[in-house]
Amino acid sequence: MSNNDKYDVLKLENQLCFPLYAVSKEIIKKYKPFLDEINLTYTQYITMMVLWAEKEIMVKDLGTKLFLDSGTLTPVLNGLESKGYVVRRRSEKDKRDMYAVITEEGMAVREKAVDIPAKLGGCISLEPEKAMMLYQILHEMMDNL
Amino acid sequence: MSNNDKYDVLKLENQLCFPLYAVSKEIIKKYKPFLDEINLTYTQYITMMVLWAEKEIMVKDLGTKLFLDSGTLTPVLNGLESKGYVVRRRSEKDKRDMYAVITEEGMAVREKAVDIPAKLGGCISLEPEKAMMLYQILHEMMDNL
DNA sequence: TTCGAATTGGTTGTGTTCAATTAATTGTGT
DNA sequence: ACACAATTAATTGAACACAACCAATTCGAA
Repeated sequence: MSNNDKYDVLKLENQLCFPLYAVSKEIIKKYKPFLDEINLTYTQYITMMVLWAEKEIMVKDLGTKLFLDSGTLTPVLNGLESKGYVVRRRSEKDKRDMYAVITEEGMAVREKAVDIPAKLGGCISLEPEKAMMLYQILHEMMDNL
Repeated sequence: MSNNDKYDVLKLENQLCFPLYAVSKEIIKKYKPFLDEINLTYTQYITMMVLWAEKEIMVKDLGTKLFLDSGTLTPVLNGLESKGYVVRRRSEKDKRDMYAVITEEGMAVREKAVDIPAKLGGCISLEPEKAMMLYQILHEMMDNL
């Protein structure tokens, strides 16, 4: 049989987090050529996904949805604002609240982004049942974290 | 039925990459308090995992195993070298090749790290069959990327 | 042999990502 | 009304992460 010792738990091939981390990064790399075409980074892209759906959202709620804090979101929104895709507006009711609001130009980008998911699917070979299983397990983990 | 349109593919909840990215980050955050105790970052930790097993490895091969390039690995190895856990040595045969070699002090850290996987398991509630399924799917994806 | 391509690690620049702190504002208890 | 806690975004600092480029070295074909 294979010899094993108490240090086996520290082997890279026995980790669950490492493949999660590696696969995540590699897939994001595959997005790059497609996102370059529409001049968005991956972080800007997932931010736009929320804005395409919500039109307007508080920065705090954006952070909750994306698992990002203001230290990440502030520069991302600066970038999107400088492109003219988003404007920020402070709430009148509560001046602490900052809203990100998508512009017409920002909505227009969705037309150019709509083909990206299909293009990316072509880069990743994964049987549908496995993709579904992966999706379900990851969402269960997200809910528990 | 639910109303849906061609933009549904751009919704955050229909993505496979996003939960991968989010769960990966959240788990790495859970490592932080345990890694702080032994004064390692996550990137240094996975680098040490390879070195604990291999003792000595070319920087190029380290990058292949960890899915990292020299732009990331060079500062990580600088940090580990300044802690005294690693030394670097150029190959005599081919002076382009750089080897990272673990020190006695580096090997000694393994004793303090050996409890971390179990501690982290306690932070993540995932049934064993799902963990196994996730492991298998991710490794299949790593092989295909 | 010699010149050009390929390999390897380092460097630089941009963009995250998070922890910790700060400033402004609002809520709460007395 | 007033002190104090809580909330929200922004800022700062450290560590990634990758693309693009560079210097040194080795390889390989004519």
